[in-house]
Amino acid sequence: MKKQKTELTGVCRLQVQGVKDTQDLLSGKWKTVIIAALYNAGKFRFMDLSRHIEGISPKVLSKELKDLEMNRLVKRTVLDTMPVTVEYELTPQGKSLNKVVEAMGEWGIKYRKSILKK
Amino acid sequence: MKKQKTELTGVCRLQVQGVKDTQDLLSGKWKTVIIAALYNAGKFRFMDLSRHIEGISPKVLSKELKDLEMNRLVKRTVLDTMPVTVEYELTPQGKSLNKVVEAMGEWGIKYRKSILKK
DNA sequence: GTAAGTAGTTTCCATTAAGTAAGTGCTTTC
DNA sequence: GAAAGCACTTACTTAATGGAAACTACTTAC
Repeated sequence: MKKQKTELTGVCRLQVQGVKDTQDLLSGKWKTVIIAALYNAGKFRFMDLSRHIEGISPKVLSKELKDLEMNRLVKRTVLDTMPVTVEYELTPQGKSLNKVVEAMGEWGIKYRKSILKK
Repeated sequence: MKKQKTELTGVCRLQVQGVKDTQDLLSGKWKTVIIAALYNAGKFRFMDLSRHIEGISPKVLSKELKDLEMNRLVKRTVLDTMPVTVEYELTPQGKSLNKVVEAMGEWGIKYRKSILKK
């Protein structure tokens, strides 16, 4: 008899790997929040995001947006208005994170309630 | 006329806040992976987790488990066997993260496939 | 008595993330 | 012509995270 209880099957390993991949892509304090904001707003300009996401500095916002753009989750569009404006929106790839965003949103709301009850 | 396009409604704000709360609780590289592993395994001993999650050091694993325990997502049980063994499992609160884990798992699997296709 | 297994802790170091503050280059408004 | 708004960038600093290696304390097996 071999030890079996400590082994996970292939399907589970795959899921754990998937979680790890997703986690790596969404690393840091802000990426999921940015995605959630864009998910709700559709499009946002830099200053809209900056104002909407409390506590984020322009430097960090800029860096996070670049990361997200590199991973093809966010699309950046420069409009040739005079003062230049830049729009950010989710790519289809980014929009496909909807289940993750919704699950995290719902869970967070419930968790907050359960804490306040005590 | 006021600017309206840059405003999110209350419900959306709530969701963004929820995402932020969840993100804060699951901060760092490893927490979601640990939760996914426990979600699949039911129970795991320290060394099981250590072996199963590739690349994590005992120090970091120990710290992450403590954080998760503090936030009541993971339960730690010491068994009075001789060599002492310790079991970790998700609390009901931790188990309620199932949608998040599943969504992240699925998305990660799809994302990986979409990258490989190119 | 030496090794190996369990469940960690400790120390030390490197990397990364994040925050502050100021600056840039452009334009419109006062 | 000064201020203010947009979209950033740069420089500097601090805080947080993460990793490697060794060590503790206990027990069983060889």
